[in-house]
Amino acid sequence: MGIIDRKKLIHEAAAKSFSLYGYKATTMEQVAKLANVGKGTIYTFYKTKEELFEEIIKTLIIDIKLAVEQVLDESATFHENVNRALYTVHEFRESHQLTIKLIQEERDMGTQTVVEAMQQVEQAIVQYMMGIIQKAIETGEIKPCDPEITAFVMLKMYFSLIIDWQRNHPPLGKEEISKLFELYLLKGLSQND
Amino acid sequence: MGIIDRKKLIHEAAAKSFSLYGYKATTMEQVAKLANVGKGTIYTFYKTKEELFEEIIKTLIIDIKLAVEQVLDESATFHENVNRALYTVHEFRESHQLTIKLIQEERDMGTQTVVEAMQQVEQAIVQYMMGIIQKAIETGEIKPCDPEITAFVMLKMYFSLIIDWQRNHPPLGKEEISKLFELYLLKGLSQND
DNA sequence: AAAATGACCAGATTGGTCTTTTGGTCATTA
DNA sequence: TAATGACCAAAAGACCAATCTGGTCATTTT
Repeated sequence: MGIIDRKKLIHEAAAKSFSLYGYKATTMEQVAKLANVGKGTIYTFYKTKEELFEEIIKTLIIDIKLAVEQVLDESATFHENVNRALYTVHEFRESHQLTIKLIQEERDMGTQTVVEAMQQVEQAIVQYMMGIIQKAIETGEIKPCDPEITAFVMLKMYFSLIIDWQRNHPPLGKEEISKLFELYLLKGLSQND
Repeated sequence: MGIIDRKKLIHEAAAKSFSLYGYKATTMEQVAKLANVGKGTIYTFYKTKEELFEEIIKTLIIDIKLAVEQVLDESATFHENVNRALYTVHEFRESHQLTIKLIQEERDMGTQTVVEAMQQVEQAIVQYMMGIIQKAIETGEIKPCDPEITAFVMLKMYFSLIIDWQRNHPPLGKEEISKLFELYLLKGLSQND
């Protein structure tokens, strides 16, 4: 010990404060106090509050990717993997203080910085899924298609089913959503006699 | 002439004012003035401002349905009709002052009454599409499925493609969206060798 | 000398007060 | 009897002093 990694301390303090109070309600002094560091010190590592926040978001994206990687299975079907991936993202969002708080702040206050951050996260998920889709196209498991639009549509559909649907209906279970996903996106509605 | 249908006058004045200023910025006095009617008179026909607004929304829903009915074609395919219907709804939203203003007010101010009204409209569209889907199931044109969830998914997917996608990308054309819709929802992504 | 700090500042935010506006009522009018 | 607009309570808005906050930098600490 003795030598302390101040940047790490600040990063952790910021992560904690953003998780606890959200973006707007987190003050730089608060972060400094939590990190046991002078306020000025923060500015030797980060140019602005926003830059500090962006770093936290980058870490968040990495964590989500890690969680998804953990459930992917090379030998499983495309459909199975996509379902696992999207469900994992959904679970992550609902079980981590930071995402819970940011979703709330975005909804209730519409803080611009937070809105942008959440779009970044969404974009990162789409990028990640593009990879999975690209592979499935190459192996011939699915038809050729634009990977980005496909990933985008999958994400939107998944969240529609799991989030928007339950605004007016009893929520759909994990298994149900998997089945719907398969019907609509994989098999298609057409009768192929 | 001579005898004037005051209720109609009020209704038209309200429609105009809501279109011009949105829900919040429309005052009952304003409506009265536009209708050439005393403020109290409004309250002999409508209990509250909200009730007056609801009536306007009901008319809006009817107008949207009419626009959709105009483009439906009994002899066309399910896919073709669904596309026409959704595109017509989209066009309507973008070309009518009232919907433009309300979408804006919902986004910028989040007025509760407006949010609820827009959900009502969405719900009505889903209901309407349920009918189309139900028929297609009965004729065997598409697989059996829950008509409500299907309608819901179709609407969400369509608006994702036409609205959300162009937040970060060049907009997709009408024809492109039709093709994507067919690929994702009708044919499905699976290779069926 | 280099790194860390917190007093400091301009601009933003907040909380509280006073003023205006607005939805809704009802006694009066036509 | 139907219509009206003056009227009212409550909500929204304007206003302003006091506080707070992101960011800087002269001073202190190591």
